[in-house]
Amino acid sequence: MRIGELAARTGVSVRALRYYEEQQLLTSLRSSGGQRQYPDDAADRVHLIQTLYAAGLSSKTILDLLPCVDAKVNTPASRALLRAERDRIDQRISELAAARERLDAVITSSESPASGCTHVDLASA
Amino acid sequence: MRIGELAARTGVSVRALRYYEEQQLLTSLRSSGGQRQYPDDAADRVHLIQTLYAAGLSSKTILDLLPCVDAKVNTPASRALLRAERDRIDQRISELAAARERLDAVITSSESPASGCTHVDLASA
DNA sequence: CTAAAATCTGACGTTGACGTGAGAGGCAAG
DNA sequence: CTTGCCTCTCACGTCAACGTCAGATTTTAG
Repeated sequence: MRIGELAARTGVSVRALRYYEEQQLLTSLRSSGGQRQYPDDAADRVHLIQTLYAAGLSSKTILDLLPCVDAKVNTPASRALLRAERDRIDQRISELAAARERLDAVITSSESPASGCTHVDLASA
Repeated sequence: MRIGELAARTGVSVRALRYYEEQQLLTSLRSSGGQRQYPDDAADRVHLIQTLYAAGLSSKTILDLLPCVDAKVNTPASRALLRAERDRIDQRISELAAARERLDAVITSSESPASGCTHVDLASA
């Protein structure tokens, strides 16, 4: 498949796909005319990349992790890398949970009828 | 207290504090010479701001939320805003959890002795 | 074969939360 | 008064993950 179809299948932009290749996260064969050709499973790889990006990992980090995920490399160092990133994600989740709790507390108190309804607009109701 | 001490207490840079003020997330009184003066509870506010930033919220969003958190405003619209942001955080946590699961699966399989240890270096051990 | 659509390679633009000087002024100590 | 540290206000620099525009080429449809 060509880049447009891969983009359509994965929901990421053509520009992003080229960027991934530039970052060496994704490879492609070229047609005689120089156009990128992807195998079907490229979509899976793109989804994986997206997942890792969504986890807040950088291109560099993903580049380091991909060989491990591909199981092409399995050394103590690579396992340590994987654990480190997993732990980083855990930490991030904790941060988010903390903020969520904070907001939730505010919400709960603001919705409680006993709360200090300083500025509630119930006038015309 | 002055800006340097607030920075030291909260662990954020002086530059960041000025930036917060520029974004109207933080206010200060001024000495006769033009230097910022903060009350003691400014540290709490900075921590709150940090928490919300850590949750991935933008300055603009935080600016919108702060009056709600301060309980100065409590309208249906403000409560909707709070809930929207909380839900956004929940969604983010889900994304992170997905990535975490992905990595964890890779880790588990790579640590299992039955795994395809394509390239394990146990040579000189 | 031709027009339209897709793709190519640069290369500059964008956004947010600050970093990093530059140059000038404020402030407690000796 | 002056030394030295803190603070002030511009204002440009940064970094990442793309967006976007330009001009040229390739591929597809008819």
